[in-house]
Amino acid sequence: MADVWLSQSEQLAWRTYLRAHALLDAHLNRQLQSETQLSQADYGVLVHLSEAPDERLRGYELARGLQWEKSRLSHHLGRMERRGLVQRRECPTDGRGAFVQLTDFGRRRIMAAAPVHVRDVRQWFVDLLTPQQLRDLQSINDSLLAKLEAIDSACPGVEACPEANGEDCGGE
Amino acid sequence: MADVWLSQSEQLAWRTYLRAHALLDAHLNRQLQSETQLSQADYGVLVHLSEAPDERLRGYELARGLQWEKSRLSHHLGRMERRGLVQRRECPTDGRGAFVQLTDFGRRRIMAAAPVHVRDVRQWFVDLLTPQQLRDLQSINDSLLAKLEAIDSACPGVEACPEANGEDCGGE
DNA sequence: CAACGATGATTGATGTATCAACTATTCCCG
DNA sequence: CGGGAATAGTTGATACATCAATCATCGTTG
Repeated sequence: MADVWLSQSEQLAWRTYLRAHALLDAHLNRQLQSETQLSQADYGVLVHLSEAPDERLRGYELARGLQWEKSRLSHHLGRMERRGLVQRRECPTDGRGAFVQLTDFGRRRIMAAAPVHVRDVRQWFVDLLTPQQLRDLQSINDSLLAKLEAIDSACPGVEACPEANGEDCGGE
Repeated sequence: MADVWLSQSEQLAWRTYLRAHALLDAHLNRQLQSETQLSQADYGVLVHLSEAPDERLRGYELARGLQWEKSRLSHHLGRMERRGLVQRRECPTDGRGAFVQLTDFGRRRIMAAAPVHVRDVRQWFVDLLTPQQLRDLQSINDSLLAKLEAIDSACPGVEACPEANGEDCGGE
């Protein structure tokens, strides 16, 4: 009610959640970066492309898949193109848009990086939890996610909704 | 070593975890920013300062509390100081260091922002979970965090690990 | 006390994320 | 067909994060 504050246990749960995620994320990022010279963002883009037909996607498809804003994608692709990981190509059927094509170099990089990343996820997440904990976590996050998405689409106050930064997709 | 990949359920747990956090974080960030003109980073700094004796802390204490790199802190404080939220003050007992002091303006801002943020955390986290889920989450994250921290201190820095040092690291 | 390593903090470069504004094309509707 | 709305994507400004390098001071020890 006049719950302007969180209870002790609520606050603890919240802070622990934040802290665990921050630490995990930092680990994964640093490890991936130092071992493969790819950021998690790079990784996500490359995985999506590598799984697409002809290893190419339209920008808007990529943006949707990654749940990125288009401007974020555009900036990021610019940097990745400079590094030779992807290439922009004109789209013959739509004069506005462009294809993003995985390059040979990009393919080699993502194929080398994937096992590394998966190993890291194992090492710092999967293997640190019991099977039961993993199940619980999945179920909790699943219901949380569903509710967040429901609020998302129901809430008229938030316009440019696309957000967040998905990522990953470490293979099967 | 056949586990180069994640199992179906492991991958699902991982992806759901990432996605839920990303969505939640994006929500909180945007909401806080638009309602209070403070980022979550600003918020964290101000909360720490406001809870400290005399509303001030040494840089390294702040860095430790927030788990930030010192350079991140320094840059951020520079921006916050420009906005009048905090003020750097010389430390009389240690010529190297400095105090970071909450300003009147900063205090007003954090006091106004806190209820807003708490409400958001409630709305998008606490209230979306059952008490049992919250407890489970707390326990899982707690053990995860402990293990991550244990690994952390066992293997400091990515580079300074045992092995791999022909001793010629860039050595002129 | 002089040399020196550790500590507390800043700086500059680069990469990344977000917002708002913009261009160009396509779609749709009368 | 003409004109606007929606769509695809880019750009610039600003904020933020990370790394490596730097700097001054402090503590210790020979």
